[in-house]
Amino acid sequence: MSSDTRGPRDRMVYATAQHLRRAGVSGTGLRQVVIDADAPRGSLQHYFPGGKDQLVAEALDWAGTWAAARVGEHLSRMRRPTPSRLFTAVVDDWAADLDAREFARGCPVAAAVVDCADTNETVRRAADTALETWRRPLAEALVDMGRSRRRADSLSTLMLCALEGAILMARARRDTAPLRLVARELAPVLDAPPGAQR
Amino acid sequence: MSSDTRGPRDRMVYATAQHLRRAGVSGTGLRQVVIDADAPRGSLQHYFPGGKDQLVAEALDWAGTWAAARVGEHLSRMRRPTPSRLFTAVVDDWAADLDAREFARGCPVAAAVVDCADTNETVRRAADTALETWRRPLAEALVDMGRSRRRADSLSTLMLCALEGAILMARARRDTAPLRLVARELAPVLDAPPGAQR
DNA sequence: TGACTACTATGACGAGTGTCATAGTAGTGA
DNA sequence: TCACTACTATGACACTCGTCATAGTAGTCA
Repeated sequence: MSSDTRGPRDRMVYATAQHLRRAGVSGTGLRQVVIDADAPRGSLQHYFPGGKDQLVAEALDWAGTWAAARVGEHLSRMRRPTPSRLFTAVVDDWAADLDAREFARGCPVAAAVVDCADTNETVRRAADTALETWRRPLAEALVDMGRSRRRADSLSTLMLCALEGAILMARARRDTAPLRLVARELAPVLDAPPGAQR
Repeated sequence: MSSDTRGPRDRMVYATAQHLRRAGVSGTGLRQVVIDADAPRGSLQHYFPGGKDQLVAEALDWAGTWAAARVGEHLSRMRRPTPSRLFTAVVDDWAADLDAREFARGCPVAAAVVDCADTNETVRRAADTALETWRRPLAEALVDMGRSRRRADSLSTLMLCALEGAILMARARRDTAPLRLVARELAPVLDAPPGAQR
């Protein structure tokens, strides 16, 4: 995740995503992003003629893609994957991140939704597709585990809802317990045999 | 919920809470709050010498208390309350609100956490206690329904996590489906007979 | 060498921010 | 009438914000 090798453009997108996680959209200043990215300020209007909206949108896009890839990594590490094991892996990943950074950074998509859902349609759309980019590999994995398409869509959405909420509560309480809690409580729902539930 | 009868102080707190729901903490300007509240600007420093932090903290406090009272209202309307029925009532409440306001307003506590968890300890604490104020009546109700204290704490936390996440996703998608989904999926977990689960 | 493109540097603009200082008004109780 | 308190009015300060205009540099083709 070191950002030295990539070009300044990518570094700015990455720095924006990280800043979103800490302070939300309106709390993210472009000047600070440029500093964090160790990028030239003049490049902002060159690479992102669409202004802050474009930068934030690309940061969300990056975040969605990254999260999706992370799901793949978790899956590839599992001998016999089950829905609950997958969910637990994702949740544990977040718990470790929150712990390591002392709850400083949450989910950038959540930040975008909270700040912009009503005021900035560009960003809202980007957040929406980022969530979808993240959810899709979860659903695919569930299908591979024998769930129907419909069921996989439902369960993957449930996973993301519970995770986002748990991240939120964990940051409020400064305690990762909610994350572990949702992983434990959802296990029976997620692992219910394919035919048993609607 | 009309704000004409209350004093300017209360109106400012209320207006702040509503503004938080739309644009987050950093997106909430004090001058706009004053206008929305139809309050004198000079009263800001008089009633809230602690500045914006105090105002936001009180708004979160108000929101937590309001949400808790709402739980009570739902319960009082139920002949034979069950955990899943209670959760569904809360969720439906939110779905109706989101629909009515076209997804413009989310949860003020979520907004505070996302924007301030890392940068503003005062607000973070206020968000934490607001969540707790909200969760407590849920847990109490679950105890009344025969769940153990431990179990009630777990389930009430699960409810709030799923709800907060579903609100988030609903606003991103501009669709209340995630809310209805979590209510449906969590029902078996919530209604599992007291002794059946850990 | 010269034109052309990609990228960077920098200063400024106007608007908005939270906060504060200062002065004013209305009402109450002595 | 006087003092005192509660509350309001308003202008200013010192920022920060996103955006833009303009100029400059480096590199690449012809």
